[in-house]
Amino acid sequence: MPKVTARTYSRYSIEAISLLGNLIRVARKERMMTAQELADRAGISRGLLQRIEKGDPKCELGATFEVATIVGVKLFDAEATTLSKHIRQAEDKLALLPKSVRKKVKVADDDF
Amino acid sequence: MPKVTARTYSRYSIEAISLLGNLIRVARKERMMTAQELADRAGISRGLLQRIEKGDPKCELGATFEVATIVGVKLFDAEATTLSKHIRQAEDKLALLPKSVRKKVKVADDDF
DNA sequence: GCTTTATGATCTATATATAGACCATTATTC
DNA sequence: GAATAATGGTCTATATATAGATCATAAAGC
Repeated sequence: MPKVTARTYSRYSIEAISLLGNLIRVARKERMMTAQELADRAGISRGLLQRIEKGDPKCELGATFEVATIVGVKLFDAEATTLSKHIRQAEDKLALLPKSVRKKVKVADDDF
Repeated sequence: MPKVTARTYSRYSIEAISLLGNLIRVARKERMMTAQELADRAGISRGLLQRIEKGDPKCELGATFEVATIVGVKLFDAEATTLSKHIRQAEDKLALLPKSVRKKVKVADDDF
């Protein structure tokens, strides 16, 4: 039998994904779009859109964000104009951090 | 030759995904975690984490959110406590909307 | 400087997500 | 109530993401 390693998700992740799906569905209906229309505009199949709206974690990140963008659901509630600024900020922050994280050579008990 | 239908993404989606990846990387380093450690905790391979941090749209939604959650990058900048409330709000909103979106039977020019 | 380890990148086999078709059900409009 | 369209679900073939190994490079700590 093939090795089946089912992936697990934290409650927060599941809820966040579920919320995202619900927001997309609400936004779609508010804009009076059918599932087929939205799927077409996003360049995905209707079945995939259904899974996204249902909150299936096993969807493509890009497809999900694309759909969200089309119906106007903003992640980070940041406008497009401020998004690149945030990216630059993150990059600047990253530049100040060490290139690689060096672990202490093991000091008996690490946690608690 | 096999049919290759490369998927396209809007600028906003690409930037949002890129930002998410950068935020994850920054958060990981601030917490002094190696890529291997974070990957292990998330139950994914180091290679996948690399792609997530790099902003590859072709990653699993669940894996990405899981990683973000672990390092404390909040989606929707909503706390876990308020998340379920938001979900309920979305569900309530959804209940008020029509179950299916019926399109007008076509009235010559639809847009503008 | 040297040593060690984190990172970046590439490759392959396998598991799996996706498109697309189909059908059943439900909901809307008349 | 009838007609029509949207939605939800299932199934299959195919494209593709992922795990895991490997190697090279770079960076941190001494």
